[in-house]
Amino acid sequence: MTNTQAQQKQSAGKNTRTAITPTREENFPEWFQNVIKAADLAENSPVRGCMVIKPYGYAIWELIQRALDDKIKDVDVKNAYFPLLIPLSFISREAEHVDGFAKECAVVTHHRLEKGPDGKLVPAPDSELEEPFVIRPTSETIIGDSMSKWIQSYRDLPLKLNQWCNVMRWEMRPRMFLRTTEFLWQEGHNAFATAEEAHEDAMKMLGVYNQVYEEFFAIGGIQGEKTPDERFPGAINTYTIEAMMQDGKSLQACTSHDLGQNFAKSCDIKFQGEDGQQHHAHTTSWGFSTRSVGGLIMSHSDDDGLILPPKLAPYHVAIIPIVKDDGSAVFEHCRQLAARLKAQGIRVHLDLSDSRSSDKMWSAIKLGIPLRVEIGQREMDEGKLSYVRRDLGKDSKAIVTGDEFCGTVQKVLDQMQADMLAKSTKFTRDHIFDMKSLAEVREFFKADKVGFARIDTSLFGADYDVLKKELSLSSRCLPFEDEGRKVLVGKSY
RNA sequence: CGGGACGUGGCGCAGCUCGGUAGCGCACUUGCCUGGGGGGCAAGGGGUCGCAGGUUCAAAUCCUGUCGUCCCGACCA
Repeated sequence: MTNTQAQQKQSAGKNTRTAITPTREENFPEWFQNVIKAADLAENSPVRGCMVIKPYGYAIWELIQRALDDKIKDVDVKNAYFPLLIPLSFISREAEHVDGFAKECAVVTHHRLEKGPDGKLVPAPDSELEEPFVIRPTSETIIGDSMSKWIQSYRDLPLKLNQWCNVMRWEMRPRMFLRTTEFLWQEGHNAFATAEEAHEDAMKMLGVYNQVYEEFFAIGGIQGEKTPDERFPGAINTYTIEAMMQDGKSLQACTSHDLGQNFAKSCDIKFQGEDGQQHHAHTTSWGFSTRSVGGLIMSHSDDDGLILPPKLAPYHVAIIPIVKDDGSAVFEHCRQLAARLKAQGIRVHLDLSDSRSSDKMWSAIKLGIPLRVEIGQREMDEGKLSYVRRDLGKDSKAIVTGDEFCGTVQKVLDQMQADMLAKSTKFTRDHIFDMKSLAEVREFFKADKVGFARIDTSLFGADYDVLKKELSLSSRCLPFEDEGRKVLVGKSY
């Protein structure tokens, strides 16, 4: 927070005070940082560009992993694990790949430390590695190496592998979740006998990602193909989901690449076909990272902090006893309610701490817990409780019986999940503007308007490149729905 | 990597121009009153001012260097 709470009170007044300052309107990037802090998701670490993902933030990631991992396994991909370190020579195998990655890799050059002249530990000169290793920025090359050994015959195909791991990319400008030096992700690597199968697979995996975004993240992004200048180095095609954040900027939410035979050739992934001849395989790779958590935050949260879609919420319901003096009876009542909800598969956060009730409420709000239940003595006596939906705020407060709540809670959560997706999708669609000329695009972004411009791909050319540079825009994607005739242009993270 | 801003108790900041050994709000502790969208009163605990040098009788304040953070840009498989 930039202001003290006292100042906030003065300037904002009690009724309009927000839990997060600045607001989205005032300063979106800073708001984003403060939502993360207020929800206790992550914090900076002593290592530049790296973050500590705190338990609550990691719990969200675990829910994401579970959802995505299930879907990946549903399409017959198997999980495996490959080394963190990749021989330098592997990275240089694929020419375009080298250009794309080499510069921003962390390199391991020694294998032992010793005390230097001043007593500090230094890499021992005689422990220098003959061939340095890079810390994986992505694993096409080392997985390709294994594939080349595992694949002999067309009967070994398709070979579909996935790994959950960390990678490092020495980015210039790190930002929490969105672009950290080290990040967590899954990377899938599939190999096929034919170009058609590989192409279909790249599309299929993008579809899997889209399902996860819609069903779990409640984010309705735009699926499409990357323009050649935005492609993964070494890919013949890159597919993406571009998600629009509340400030109108785009987040490349995941990618799925059709690598053609480029990596198969450089990694020597060959098989003997039914025709008895040797052929190079056709491969794909597809990745989904902790960046998605940044997208989750920027899509849904408001000026009071995080708002989580129920399916990715570590807690579905926060139960807050409202007590004075001896609250033991209400506490016990709340415990029973919590147990009952848990038995129904609801994830419950029961706040029996001795904080003041108003603090408990704000805490639940900032954590983005979808439903907040409040129970006081009076309600307990009447067998009732009140609850509020986080996305709708205090005006949505409803008072129902405990039985009714338990009977409908799943429906309420499902409704909230659906409403959030509808809202996200509508926001995105409402902020895509068809434009006929580059002049129109220039005017739009010069006026700091929010959203994407959708223009005809016939406008591509030198003028388009100048415009992009001038206003720091980029081609986000060629939406599938426009069948390659249109491109979305916008600012991005 | 270029431009800008910033690093002072857990958090947010003031003090620095005119050097004299640290202050405020929140949080925290204790007590009492309160208790359904951030309550009140009172008494307390906690920091040597990012780090390293330099100038000086004296440095949070001046100088040099360095590390880190944030924003904008470049970059971003």
